[in-house]
Amino acid sequence: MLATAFTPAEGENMKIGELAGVTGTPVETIRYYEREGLLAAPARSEGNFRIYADAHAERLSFIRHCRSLDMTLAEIRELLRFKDVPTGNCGEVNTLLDAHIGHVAARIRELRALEKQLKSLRERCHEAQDAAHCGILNELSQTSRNGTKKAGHLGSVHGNVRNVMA
Amino acid sequence: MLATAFTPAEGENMKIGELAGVTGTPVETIRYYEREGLLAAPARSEGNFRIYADAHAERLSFIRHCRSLDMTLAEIRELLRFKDVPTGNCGEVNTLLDAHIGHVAARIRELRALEKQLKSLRERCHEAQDAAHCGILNELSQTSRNGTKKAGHLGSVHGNVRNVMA
DNA sequence: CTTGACTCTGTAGTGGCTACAGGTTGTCAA
DNA sequence: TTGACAACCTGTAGCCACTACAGAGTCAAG
Repeated sequence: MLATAFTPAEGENMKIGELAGVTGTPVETIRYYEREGLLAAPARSEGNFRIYADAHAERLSFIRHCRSLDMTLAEIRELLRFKDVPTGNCGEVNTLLDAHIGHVAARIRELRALEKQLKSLRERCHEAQDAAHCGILNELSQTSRNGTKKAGHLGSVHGNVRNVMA
Repeated sequence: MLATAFTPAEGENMKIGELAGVTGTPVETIRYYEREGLLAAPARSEGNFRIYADAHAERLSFIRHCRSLDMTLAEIRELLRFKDVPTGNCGEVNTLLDAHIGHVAARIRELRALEKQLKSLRERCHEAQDAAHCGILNELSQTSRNGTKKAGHLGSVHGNVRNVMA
């Protein structure tokens, strides 16, 4: 209380840019989480700016930490639910996490198989020749009936997740 | 020519459903590839149905094979360009493939690090207790400043790619 | 009083499909 | 002949987790 002008970092009354800096989250993403109901709508200043308290920073950190562990927002929503009911039993947290670890392990297995296939494909052409005789292009034209990439809800090698980095 | 009613599978004059069956590709996806310019628009029947020849099936197989290797449509577009110019040099094919192998390897490394983090997190809570004391939830609330998940254009564990399977 | 950094809302785009809605065409049996 | 039904057509919206604007408002410093 009575925090007025100072405390520029991690103070009680942050504007969105400061929260962004403190948590390493783009401003747009914070507003997105609010729209999605992951982060409660904060108080507003006279000029309609969002004013965040430490509790918001904490919750946002939780969310970002989970995201850095590649959990979906749905999974995070679930975890937040458990977090918000402290009397509840955390067995389901374990279950959720185990399931997530399973997803990651499955994706690693898939990617390893993929890597093997790609390397074997690469073996088919070692030097640059004319494309008509390129073993790689010819091999790719074969109608192979191998059912890789079943379902697993895992994600492509090339990514949607750009960078959290900061 | 003079193929009339018979040749139900892999004949010269397929309708979209048959092409879908032959290549294991959903009908909607075939139309999508056409819109995207990956697959040439085929001839049309009197009743405006798409009529495909074997060349289309071959090209679609190529595309699907590449997709099963988790290449992006942009990468596939490039490969098709090389394929369409048979006099061209395939050195760039090698380059593209090497880059793609690099992406996969990088993603595997990332996921292994992720798996390790998740397992260590899981260690924090072995039995179901009340959520307020759950080591996992508490750990996730920590503001850790580790910059996993840089960029790499790799993809989440949970996936956009549903299933190609058939 | 002006500049410029920050904030606001709302909307559109990303990739690679998928899932409709609402219509047309083709095929077969009764 | 009719009537049912599958397969086809176009067009549009939705998925996920953001990202990137446009166009307007707010605020502190010089």
